[in-house]
Amino acid sequence: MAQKIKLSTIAESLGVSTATVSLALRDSPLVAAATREKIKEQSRALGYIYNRRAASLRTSRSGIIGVVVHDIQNPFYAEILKAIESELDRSSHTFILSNHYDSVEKQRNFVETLLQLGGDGVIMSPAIGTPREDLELAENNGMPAILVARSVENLDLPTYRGDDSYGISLATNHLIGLGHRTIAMVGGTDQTSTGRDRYQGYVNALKKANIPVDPALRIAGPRSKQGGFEAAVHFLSLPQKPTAAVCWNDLVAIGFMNGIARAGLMPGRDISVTGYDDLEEAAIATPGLTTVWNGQSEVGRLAARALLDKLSGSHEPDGIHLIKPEMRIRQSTAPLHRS
Amino acid sequence: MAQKIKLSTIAESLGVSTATVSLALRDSPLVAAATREKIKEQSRALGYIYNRRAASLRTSRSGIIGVVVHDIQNPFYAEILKAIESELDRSSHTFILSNHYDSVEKQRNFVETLLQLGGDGVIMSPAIGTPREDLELAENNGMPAILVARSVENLDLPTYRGDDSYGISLATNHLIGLGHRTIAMVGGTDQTSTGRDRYQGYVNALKKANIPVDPALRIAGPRSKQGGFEAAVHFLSLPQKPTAAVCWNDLVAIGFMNGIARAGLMPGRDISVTGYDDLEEAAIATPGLTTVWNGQSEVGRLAARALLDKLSGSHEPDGIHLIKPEMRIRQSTAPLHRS
DNA sequence: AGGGGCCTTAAAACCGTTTACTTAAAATTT
DNA sequence: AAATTTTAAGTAAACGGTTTTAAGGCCCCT
Repeated sequence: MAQKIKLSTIAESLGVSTATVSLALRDSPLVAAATREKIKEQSRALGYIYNRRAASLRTSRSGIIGVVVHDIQNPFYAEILKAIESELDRSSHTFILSNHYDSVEKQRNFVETLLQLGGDGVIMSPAIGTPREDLELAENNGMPAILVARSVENLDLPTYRGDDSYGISLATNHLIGLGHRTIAMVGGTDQTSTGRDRYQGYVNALKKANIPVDPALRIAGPRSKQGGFEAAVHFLSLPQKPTAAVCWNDLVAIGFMNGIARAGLMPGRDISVTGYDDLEEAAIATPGLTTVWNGQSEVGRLAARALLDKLSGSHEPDGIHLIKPEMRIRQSTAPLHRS
Repeated sequence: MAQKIKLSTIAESLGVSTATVSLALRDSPLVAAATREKIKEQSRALGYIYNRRAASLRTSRSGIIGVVVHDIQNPFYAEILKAIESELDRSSHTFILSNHYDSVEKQRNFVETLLQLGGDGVIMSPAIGTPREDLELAENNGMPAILVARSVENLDLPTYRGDDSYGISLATNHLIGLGHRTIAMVGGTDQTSTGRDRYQGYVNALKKANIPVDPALRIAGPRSKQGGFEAAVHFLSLPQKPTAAVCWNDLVAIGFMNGIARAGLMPGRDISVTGYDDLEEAAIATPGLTTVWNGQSEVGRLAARALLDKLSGSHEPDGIHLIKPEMRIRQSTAPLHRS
């Protein structure tokens, strides 16, 4: 690195102006084809590196899009991210990822950093307890925001997520249809819209089947494999002896099945288990996990599209867009048999 | 957003110069304490947002650090990332993540984008087949690079990774010690240094125990749960009837155990299985997975530290730093018993 | 009273691109 | 051949900070 190569370096070496070089490199028809080629050639030869911060300072567009979710390692979000990525890739946007681990502060820091970098837009799955000011911060500074997977009350931002209430009722109905009557709900929290919706879907399905709702059958909290694993102990000690469990998501369900298996019972035969999300892993779990597809790929794709549309000026309607979940039946659920 | 608030906005509103504001906001002792406070107060009141690209244009430091690995969704890399993140967090650096999915092109694009953004440094786990020019590209443009998890031949970049050959021999020896003689190696590829090292470790351990090495016992390829799951079929059809499997990593091992279980056999009793990495998941798998801790957290921490040190001027020695793996024995391995 | 030193703030150059405006040359029209 | 249009390239002013250098005001000293 003898010295930084910049537009003017190329310009001088060729005896033209920097304006010409700038235009040529961006394929402007304002510069003659021959000159354009010569410039591009020279740029390559010198190993020129485009300085985005300078450009962005001038144009006030950075090509950066931020994405912040609870935990990118969580396969559910990972699948959303993958969809976002592939949608964004073809539009030459760079994206910056971050976890907030449900820390409002971490999330705010991220949004602020993004603003400092001149981010063009942000896609977020808001942390639990996000105050509206934090979300408005982005919008107020000219950085459009799109929400995924979770919504925030009283805030009119475009939101894409699965229809949780409907989805979980699919799973619950499936178990009821198999003859189960004592059905536990394992995992989840009331602190997110998702949590409330899912619990509501479970309650609704039971009520519709005239099954009394017993709050003791709700094991709230777990949202990870580890959590599901630990919940199994609690589950097996319940006096009501449930025969089935509707789990918060696939991770909880898989951990839960492992916990059940550790206790010498066989999930799918002794206890029926449903998951939620239909992660890739659900199909290869033992037994194969009956679950509900939550539309991750659609959520990601649509959210990215919506943001790109907004950036290019078209005004998408705000509000919540629900993706319809679908049932995926495998071996972890079976008809109730008396023991 | 009536109008963008910038340094000059604050300056004018207070009747001072932009220079004073700039210095005050960065706690320079050059500006009187009283003025400093007044300026900070006003900055907060107006909702000023620091423009990093402008600053970075002048200072040529961006505070951005890039990290590119094979797949951030892979828990092995996720654990490394977590360690990097926590190390970087306390130094007010923003980091940008990317997967390369072992595509050299995707990786090169990332490095180039990072250069355009003025990245201060990059931590990478190089894609299979990365040519040295691609790695030198970063260094040549003043962006120091640190390697993790994989090394590249004939290139003197600081590298942090586990001692694969030693680690896999730990696992192999453990199985040999339990009486196993026909031991398969499931997964991995010869195209990475890691792959070659692990296979070598396996071969060495067998040789030392005077067990003939049978190439047919190597099921090369799988590196994911799905891959491990599918490899189980192949494994069970081997004419040599192996009684144990040394798996490429925990993911392969878990998938493999699921595959074995699907066939009606019980991993840990009928077939002994070892993993590699000691992911969080290994402990809660059924049965608990015997595996080798690969030092992910150390790798991440040390790599981040090394980069930060380099950025602050101190000259760390280049070359490969090996982290010593450790055995973690659980229930997926058991003494050989004749059936 | 004049000058040296210190503290605080101001002025101005600079970072690398983009872009509106201008100019020069070439091509076309009359 | 002069006038006009088209095309190609150059000029210079932003963009929003940082940083070096200089200047103004005040106190203290001899």
